[in-house]
Amino acid sequence: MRNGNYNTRQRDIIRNLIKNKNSEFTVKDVYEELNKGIGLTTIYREIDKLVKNGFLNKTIGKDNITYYQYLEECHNKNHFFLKCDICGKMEHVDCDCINELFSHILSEHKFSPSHEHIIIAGICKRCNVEG
Amino acid sequence: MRNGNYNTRQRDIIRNLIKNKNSEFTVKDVYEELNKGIGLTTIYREIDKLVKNGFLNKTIGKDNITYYQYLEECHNKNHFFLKCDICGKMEHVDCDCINELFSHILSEHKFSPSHEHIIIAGICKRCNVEG
DNA sequence: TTGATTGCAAACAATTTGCAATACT
DNA sequence: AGTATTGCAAATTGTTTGCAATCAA
Repeated sequence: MRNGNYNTRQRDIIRNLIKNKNSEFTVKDVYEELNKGIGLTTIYREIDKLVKNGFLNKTIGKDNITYYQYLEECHNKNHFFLKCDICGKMEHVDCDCINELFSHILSEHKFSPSHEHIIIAGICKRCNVEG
Repeated sequence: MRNGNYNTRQRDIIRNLIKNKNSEFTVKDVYEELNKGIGLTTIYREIDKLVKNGFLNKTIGKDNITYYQYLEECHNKNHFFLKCDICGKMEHVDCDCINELFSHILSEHKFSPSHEHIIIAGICKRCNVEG
């Protein structure tokens, strides 16, 4: 993750926390995991930046709660995520199957799919067995 | 679209309006398009139901505005949407290419993708030419 | 020293809730 | 008649803004 302009203590702490998350979280989660040691406003501002720079995906649930998900940097064209609806975790996948679909959509449906942060939802191996 | 419990004037009006939308909208949009003739609370409640029943997709922008998108009922397994990032419109597609990808993901990656309301973002034919 | 960042308190905006009136079946 | 829905006003919650103090380069 590249930094903004200045390297501050707060920014480092927030980014480190977020970088290690492998499932969805809220602003409040971050605030509380830091024991309210960093101002809420600062967290909002930092998360906003990360969303704008594409490091975080922002979604809203039916419960009207805003969730964020960390997306590692990944420049491969054939990269995508598999997000489990049950445990919330995301798997990274590098596989040409996504490119095949996208080329098909481009040539047959004349639509140019965006390659950034493709997230496919469903149920992961583990949850499928356990559930 | 199936109804809730009672068939009221307000419910009909709201559902009819939404059913004819082919791009994203906000609660406010609906309220204003109805010339504030129906209470905001009622609109919130009705939209909530539609989200819960899967008729509407709810998203949140980087601008922190909540948008809704109408999703027609569609029971084909090979159905998906192409959503244009520029004009906001959604195209319906029925094509087996999505099934091929999903079978591949299931067999090769042991992940069971959800078939409901698959939305692929990108740029549509028209915007690609004009832009 | 210059410009960015922080965090409090206050402002703001979106959404939800209580409740009495009304409409539906 | 009995239950669901409506919509206002009020409450609540999440998010943003102004600003003075602090920090990074």
